[in-house]
Amino acid sequence: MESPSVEATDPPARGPRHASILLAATAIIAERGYHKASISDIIARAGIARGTFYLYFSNKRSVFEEILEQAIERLAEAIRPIELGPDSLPPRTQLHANLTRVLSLLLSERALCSLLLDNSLSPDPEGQQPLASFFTRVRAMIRSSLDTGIEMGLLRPCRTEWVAAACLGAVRGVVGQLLETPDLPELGQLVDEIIDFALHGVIARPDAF
Amino acid sequence: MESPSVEATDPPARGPRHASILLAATAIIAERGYHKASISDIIARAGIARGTFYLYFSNKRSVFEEILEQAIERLAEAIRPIELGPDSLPPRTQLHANLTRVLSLLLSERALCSLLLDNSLSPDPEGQQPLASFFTRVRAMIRSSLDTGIEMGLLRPCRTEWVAAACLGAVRGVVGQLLETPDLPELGQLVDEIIDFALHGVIARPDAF
Amino acid sequence: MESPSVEATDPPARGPRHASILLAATAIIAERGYHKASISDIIARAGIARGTFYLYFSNKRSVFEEILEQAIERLAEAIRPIELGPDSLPPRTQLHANLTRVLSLLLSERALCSLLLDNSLSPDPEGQQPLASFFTRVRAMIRSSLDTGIEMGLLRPCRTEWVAAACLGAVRGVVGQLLETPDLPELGQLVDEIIDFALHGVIARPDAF
Amino acid sequence: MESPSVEATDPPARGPRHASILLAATAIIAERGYHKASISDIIARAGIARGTFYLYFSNKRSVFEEILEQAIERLAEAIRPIELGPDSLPPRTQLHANLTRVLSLLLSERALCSLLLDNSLSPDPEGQQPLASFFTRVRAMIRSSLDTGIEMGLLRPCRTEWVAAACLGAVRGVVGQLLETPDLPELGQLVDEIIDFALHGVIARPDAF
DNA sequence: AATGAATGAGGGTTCATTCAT
DNA sequence: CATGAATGAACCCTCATTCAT
Repeated sequence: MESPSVEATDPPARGPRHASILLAATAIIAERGYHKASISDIIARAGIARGTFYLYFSNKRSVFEEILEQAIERLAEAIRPIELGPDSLPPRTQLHANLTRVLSLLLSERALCSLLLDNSLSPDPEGQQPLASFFTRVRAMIRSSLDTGIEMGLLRPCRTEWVAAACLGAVRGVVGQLLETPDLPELGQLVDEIIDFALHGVIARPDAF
Repeated sequence: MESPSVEATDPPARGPRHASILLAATAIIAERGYHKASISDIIARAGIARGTFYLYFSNKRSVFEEILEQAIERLAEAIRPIELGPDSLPPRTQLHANLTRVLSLLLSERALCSLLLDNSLSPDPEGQQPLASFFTRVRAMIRSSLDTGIEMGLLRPCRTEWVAAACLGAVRGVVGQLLETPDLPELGQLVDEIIDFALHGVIARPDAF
Repeated sequence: MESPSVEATDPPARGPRHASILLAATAIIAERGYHKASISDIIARAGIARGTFYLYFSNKRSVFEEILEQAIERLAEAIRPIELGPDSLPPRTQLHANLTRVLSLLLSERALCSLLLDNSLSPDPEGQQPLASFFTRVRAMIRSSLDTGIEMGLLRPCRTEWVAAACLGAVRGVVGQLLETPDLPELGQLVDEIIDFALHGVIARPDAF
Repeated sequence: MESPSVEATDPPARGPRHASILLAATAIIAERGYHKASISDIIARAGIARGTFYLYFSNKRSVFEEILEQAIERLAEAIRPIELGPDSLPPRTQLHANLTRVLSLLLSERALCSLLLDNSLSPDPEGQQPLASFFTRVRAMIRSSLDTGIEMGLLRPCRTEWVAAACLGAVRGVVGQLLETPDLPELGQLVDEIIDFALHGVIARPDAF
């Protein structure tokens, strides 16, 4: 006997329509940017009537919040904490897997990227910014990994709050650039390059410079 | 060529009014954010009439584009190519000076930042994106520096088109984070940390990992 | 005549559903006022589906019209013509009974009042106004009573079409005021006061003034 | 030198437009009722563009509030307290003048009447009801007059809070009836009839009944 | 009979832009 | 040059009504 209220949500309902609106909205944001995406655009793309939109979402903001939450959730699933136990894979391997998952997710859905890379998302100052808080969370994860690495003597001491921001930024920078080119590179190489950069920097020998 | 005048601008002309509008618009952006800045806000702040605005700017976008261009120009001035001649300062010193200039400029004017970090400024696909092209330019500068460094054996060989993007991204990441906190850090340390990260990465010894 | 059925109503039929919708609508009016009462409110209260509503009523107006008609009917039942036969109760007693019935009906159901006192119920000029015609009927009854009273020498001659309107208005005025206060007065006193006013006016002695 | 800010009002401005919108809105209310009067109706009638409306009124409610306030003000001017000094005109004469002013004002502008007689005005429960409070004020004036009259022995003792409501209602009743007929009666007679009713009631002799 | 997802006209409001003065 | 009243397209949202199931 299946309970009919396994996943009862708010007034709006789920269903294929719900998904198609989400899809349409994501596409619209990708091509027009968040602030210019209008309900009219979305319903035109989804092929539904005006009122139907409000059957599934209580207002404009909530669609975008849901898209964002979905994206964040998928992204969060792709990022797994680095384990340092004796039976764990080497840290670099774990890091590589993480980055590969993240990048392949991002590059497979450009619309999603334009959402995640758009710093101007925060619709209103009054609303909290789920995107910003997501990045803060990721930054905190990176920082904590750095702190652990330093404690273990694997990494050099540094101001981890800044370096974590730099690491995250480096990834975003690369993703941002890739979005500008039509064809995608071989992901393994790219990830190696990013990791090498983050681990060793660009210098040739420690005493150069 | 018809007019001998130095610089043909928008339909309208230059003058003190032009500057005061630009100033007002910048202030409004700083206060209310780019997307909520309205013509009404700007003219109220500038103390001019509605129509006067359109005497100096052909539309709303053009004000922000001009502000952006100004910002880019100042930023571009702050970035000077690394010279590697025998009489030049050490590269790291030059890099340090560059980054310090850039960061102090950005952090001193948050309004400017919100424009620079906002990817969605020019949402019209038809219009060119001065911001994107600026970043492309900076990335190219970094890449060219990296290429030179590699040629000279100072830097290790790497895919410079990606590493350049990572370097730029790292800086943006740090700036982005600093904007979220009210108080600013000591700039010298911050810049050193960024440079150390970019040069040496985070690893403790070359053979660690 | 085609159908032998007792009463052809709206397209739909009668039944327990019909009554429960009427009940729900009355309750909603009482709670939220006529103009804010929505179909959604009503069906939620009645516990029926949206479409079901239109099985019993052709549109929103018709529910309220039916409620109004019911109210008018009950009100009409409460008003009985004054009999002046030798075996009848004294006119004042009959009048007193009438007014008491009317007021106790009105005051016991405020929802009903808000419909009855709201002149703007049927805003469509094309539709007849059952409320207005009801009041016209009541006014005619009062006037006819006045005429009879004058003929019999009980009442002073006057322009009965105006005085009837004044009498009816006086009652509505009192009801309207009572609706603004939460607690109800003793009805017998109130009715006496109204009757005294209508019969004797406010003057102390006939020759005062 | 005329000060340019003799009558600076809120954001919206005065002027012929302001008045014409007010006029249009009044007409629309008169013919469609308050709740069905839409901005579209009003601007169509006023012959202005949508945006122009909001140049003069901050929202829909404010137009109606202003209309109501104007009406109330004019009505309030028509009602003057009854003076009972030795040099004053006889009370009945003063009363007659008051009623004549009120009725001639009301009957000369039917649109105004439909506003004043519509009990359903109160646009929102949250907003205060200027109309209701006006009538409360008038009722208080009448009551105070009644109290004075009773003290002086001119009027018979009675529950003045109810009788005042009845008096006011009587007038509203007569006005309401007159609105249903196209042609207006001779005002002097009408007023006399109302006053006679309020003073002496309808009874023939004190001891009748 | 009963349902409820879908509809779309219409609501109030905003704001970049124009143009007669 | 400067003005600011006027514009109207576009915005988000509501809700009475319909119809395939």
